[in-house]
Amino acid sequence: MIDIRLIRSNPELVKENIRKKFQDEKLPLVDEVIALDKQLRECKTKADTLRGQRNSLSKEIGNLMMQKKIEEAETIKTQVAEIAQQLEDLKELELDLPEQIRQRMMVIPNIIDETVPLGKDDSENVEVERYGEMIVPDYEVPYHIDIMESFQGIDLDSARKTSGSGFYYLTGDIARLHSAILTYARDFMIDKGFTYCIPPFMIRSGVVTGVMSFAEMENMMYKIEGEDLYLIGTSEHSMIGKFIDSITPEEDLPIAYTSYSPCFRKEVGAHGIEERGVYRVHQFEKQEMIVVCHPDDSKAWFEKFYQYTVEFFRSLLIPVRTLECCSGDLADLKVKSVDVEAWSPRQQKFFEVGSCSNLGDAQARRLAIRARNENGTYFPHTLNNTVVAPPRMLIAFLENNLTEDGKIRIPESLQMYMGGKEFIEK
RNA sequence: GGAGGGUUGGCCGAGUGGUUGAAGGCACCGGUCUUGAAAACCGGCAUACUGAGAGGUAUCUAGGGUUCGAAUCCCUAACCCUCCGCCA
Repeated sequence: MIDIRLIRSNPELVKENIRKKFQDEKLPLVDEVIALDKQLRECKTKADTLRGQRNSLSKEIGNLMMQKKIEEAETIKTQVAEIAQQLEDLKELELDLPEQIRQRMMVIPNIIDETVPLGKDDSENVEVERYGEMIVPDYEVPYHIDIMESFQGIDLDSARKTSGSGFYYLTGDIARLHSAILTYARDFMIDKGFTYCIPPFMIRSGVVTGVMSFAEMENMMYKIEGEDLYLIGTSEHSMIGKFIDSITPEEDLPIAYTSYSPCFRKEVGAHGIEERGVYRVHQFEKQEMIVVCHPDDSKAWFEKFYQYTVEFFRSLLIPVRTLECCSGDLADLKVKSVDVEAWSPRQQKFFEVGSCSNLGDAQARRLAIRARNENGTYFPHTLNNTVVAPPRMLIAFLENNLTEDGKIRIPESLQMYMGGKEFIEK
């Protein structure tokens, strides 16, 4: 959510930003907000004045009562009753207008960074850089499920029986590999200076509606029946929720966490669970990084963030590229976003394994996450990025580390988490 | 799950219907004093909206209600504590 003062002072800039994102249908919202905001302030001034009158008259009644001037007090009471009536009339407007404004503010997109490439949709995202050698073996690389099954590492049939599609049993060395990758990712991030955190895996509806839009909530979140609780779709939900409506002393910034959690997603919508395997699933585990930092530092954090993911994947011998999200494909809350994509030798193309986002102060403003220095409070910047989500990254891992004779190579960095093994063999 | 007690500013804590946005203390900041420091003394010290400003409004966990007026009374919820029950 952007600062309403920006809309008041520079509506053209906000409109230009909307055009850059090819959301021209939202242009009228800007003028609507300006009009509603003006109306609200007039309404508030009026109501505040009335309340001021009521407060001072009430005090007068108190004084008169103490002096036993009952009759005079009664006269003033009738005046207050009139004011109360007028306030009652204003009350509806006072509640309705902020809601009207908020609804519009929520969908007016954040001002994107000037470096974001212009483009309509994901087809116009821009490759930034490739890392590692994109090897295409001269033998056929099997589908990841087939690789896993050849090691008795996955059981989708049983999972369908117990839980439906989009779930999986991982077993044996493949399951161990999955957990080893997470544990390695945790230590990797701790070595980078991040604080490790295990957050709640369920959050209240108040937090859910804070951290995501209604549409996202419908399409992603699983609700616990009979409780005001939802399963998190990513640890970002609980990690950012941690800071809602709080004020952090500036000297405590930056706050850099690496969090682990299982993630639960309904995946209702465009794609659904249509691919066989573990590419898109209802339940997965993820190591995440988030930071709350001073506004001056967010650009530097952003670069560091996705570089950490690149470094992590490279240490597992997986070729990756970074892909910058173009203006039209950028979610409304984001200032800038880069996806990390891993190389698939089987498909001979890259696929998404992580997403790095700088939200500027929009998320902080929306959730009243504030920082304080000697000059007062301000909204810090928030960023989040995937370190690794093993089920999906296993696809890249297995395809890139499969040897011609059907073994799985364990890169040196991971060996200590796999009991010192250099290979997984059948 | 049952019974009771609680939730006040950065922290502790007073306050049970009327100049209380909130005593007092601690912490913090500025000043006096001092060679320097400590002590002592003086002053400042919540958040947000609004107004050119003086100021005004809102906020004592949250949301409703009673009242001319609520931190204070009533209802609901969340959380914390104690006891009982249950359970990894």
